[in-house]
Amino acid sequence: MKMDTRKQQVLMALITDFIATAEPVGSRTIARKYEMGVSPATIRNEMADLEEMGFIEQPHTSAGRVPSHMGYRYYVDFLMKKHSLSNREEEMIRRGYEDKVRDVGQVVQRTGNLLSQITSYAAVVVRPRAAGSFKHVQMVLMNPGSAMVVVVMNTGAVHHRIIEVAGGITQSDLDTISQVFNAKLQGHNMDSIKLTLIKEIYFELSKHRNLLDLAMYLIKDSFDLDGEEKIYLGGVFNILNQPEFNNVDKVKTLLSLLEQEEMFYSLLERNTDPDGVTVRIGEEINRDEMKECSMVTAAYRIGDTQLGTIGVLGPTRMDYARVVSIVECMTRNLSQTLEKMSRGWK
Amino acid sequence: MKMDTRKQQVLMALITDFIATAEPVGSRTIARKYEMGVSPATIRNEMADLEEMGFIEQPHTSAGRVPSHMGYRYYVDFLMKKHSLSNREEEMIRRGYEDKVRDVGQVVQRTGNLLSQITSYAAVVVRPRAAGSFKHVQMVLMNPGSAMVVVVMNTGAVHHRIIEVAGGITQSDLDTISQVFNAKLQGHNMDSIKLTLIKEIYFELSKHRNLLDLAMYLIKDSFDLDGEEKIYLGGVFNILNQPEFNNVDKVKTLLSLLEQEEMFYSLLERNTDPDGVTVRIGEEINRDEMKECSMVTAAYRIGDTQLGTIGVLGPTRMDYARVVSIVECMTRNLSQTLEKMSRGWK
DNA sequence: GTTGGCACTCGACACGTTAGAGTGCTAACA
DNA sequence: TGTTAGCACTCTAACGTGTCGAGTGCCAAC
Repeated sequence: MKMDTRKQQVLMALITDFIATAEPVGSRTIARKYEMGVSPATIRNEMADLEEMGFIEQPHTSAGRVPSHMGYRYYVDFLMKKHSLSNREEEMIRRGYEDKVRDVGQVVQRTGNLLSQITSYAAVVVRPRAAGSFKHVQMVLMNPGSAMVVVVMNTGAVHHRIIEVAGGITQSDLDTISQVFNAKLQGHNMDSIKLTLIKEIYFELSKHRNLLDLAMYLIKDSFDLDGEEKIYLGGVFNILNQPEFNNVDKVKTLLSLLEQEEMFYSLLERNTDPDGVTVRIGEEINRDEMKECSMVTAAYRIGDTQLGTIGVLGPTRMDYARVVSIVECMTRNLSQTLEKMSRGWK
Repeated sequence: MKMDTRKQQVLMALITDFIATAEPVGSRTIARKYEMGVSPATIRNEMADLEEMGFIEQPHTSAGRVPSHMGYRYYVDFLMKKHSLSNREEEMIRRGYEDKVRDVGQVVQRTGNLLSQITSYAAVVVRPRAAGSFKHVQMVLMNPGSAMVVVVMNTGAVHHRIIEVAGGITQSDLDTISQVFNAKLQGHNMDSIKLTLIKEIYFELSKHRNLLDLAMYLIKDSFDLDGEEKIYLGGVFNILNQPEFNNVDKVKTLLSLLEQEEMFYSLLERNTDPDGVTVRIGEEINRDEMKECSMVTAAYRIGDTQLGTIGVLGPTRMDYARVVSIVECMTRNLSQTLEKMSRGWK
């Protein structure tokens, strides 16, 4: 069977209506409300075809039809019309970035709040991992045997951790290492540090044999900031307003899943599309507990460096057209703001 | 009417049973299950008295009785027996602190996870605010006109923020200020910095007139870290397992409340009891949305400095005896661990 | 290819009935 | 005077029944 224009129209009408009402849609509703110019009986025939093709399904015999995941996918890929943001929405976004900000983390978090408020779904934001380039390192001896390492990145991110050091190490030893590191590493990103610069540092510190071990350890361990991603989740309660979550069990499984931060890394990592918005529908998320949810995600960046991902999590019945536009717009705004913040920090 | 021993026994039995079953408790259940040695009819008389006194109430005419907030309060204050932790629980707590840790924030967060796992309720943890004493400051010029200020505290906490500086300020200017600050401020806490040391710094920097403004601004603004508390919430979905939350509306109001972090500051601030555990029941939280919840909280500290608060949030029908013991035990362990971490960092 | 008509299915809802749990009261008992 | 058994009463939860309406599939007619 082939998809023709009228089938597309019917599918479009059905999905639009279902997104708005959350109720199974019957043939008469489509015929009447969407002015198809044909009778309900004709629509019924088309719907039977669409069902056979797998785009819609019937919850039970005497109910209307509901889009299947495949139906949503077809809608997102081919039917969906671009939604332009209302003035109110534009205004909200613009004002969200007006306030003065202290650091990158704050901007990103505020983005999450805004995103969940505007869309009325949950927002997921992955904060910058160890992206950007090295700006400064400072080591502070906390007590004999342990020191605080603080690394400042050009993105404005600050990482810190406590490490053990040999008992004999003094603050001035730490200063020596810091100086060498700051001189050699500034402007390099973490990957190139590991590969090319170790030899130079080795040479530089050769007159301080006792510090070499510590310096190498630092590069190997403390600068390995991969574990530092931070997930921010906002507006989860929004999602509970959706009628598909009026069942406590569903809420429970969803929430217990959302508390496992690690899950999101694998989920969002697969967001390979380097620019543009990715839509993942129901089963495509590959998580049984989320087969009734969809995610709309996009990456944000400073210049060419991808910093992290923002996204919206809602029921499969979400208003894709609107959400995609909003995510697009917010990613643009966020990237711009970050760029503005970082201009010159290189 | 006066509270006598048998009334206490009845109240005790009723609360114990209600905590276990979440069902209104009838006279027969108490007489039979708790071997009171009297008939249900007698229990009925006692229950009528207890109701008149306000300790228990009846959801509807032909149901058993349920503890009132006043009843819980009496139970917590006078009746509750100390619950000793099972080996399994002790073991879990002990092992939670075994792993090596990188910084204070991590320990505190892990405590929250553990707390919610063991109790099966939600855990609330307020991370250290600007407690402890000043250890080190470092300023990094990010670009002409803006600088990163990083402050390290003796508690192992690291605060950072970006500030605007005059265009002419160079990295070596920043280093000058840092040096003065580090020399003068080390070991002082934030409060005494504001009061006593400004003059000394003023004097010290008088030969660098151009830096004075910046230095004063730093003290006034960047060291004012009050906004830096961080709430950690864990195991919220646990609370949904409680039968009192099998209603989606209740879940929604609770969740939307929990997303407002600010609320917790005022809630936990009033935890005036400097050591020991505070129990706040239902309406005592002073939040209409939480009148069916109770909180068990306690402060944790390094030495004499109170750093923050940990707590458990559950339904009023929570197992107070058990939760109080667990919170007590975890606070002790947490304080010890932090103390161990910080030994010598002064 | 389109349409109207008709029989059929199924869930939602309202209603009445029943079973069971628990109470309050009263009268008898120690 | 405190305790107990018995009894009538109340209320909820659960179940079964009947009705209504929405929606379908199919068929014959246009």
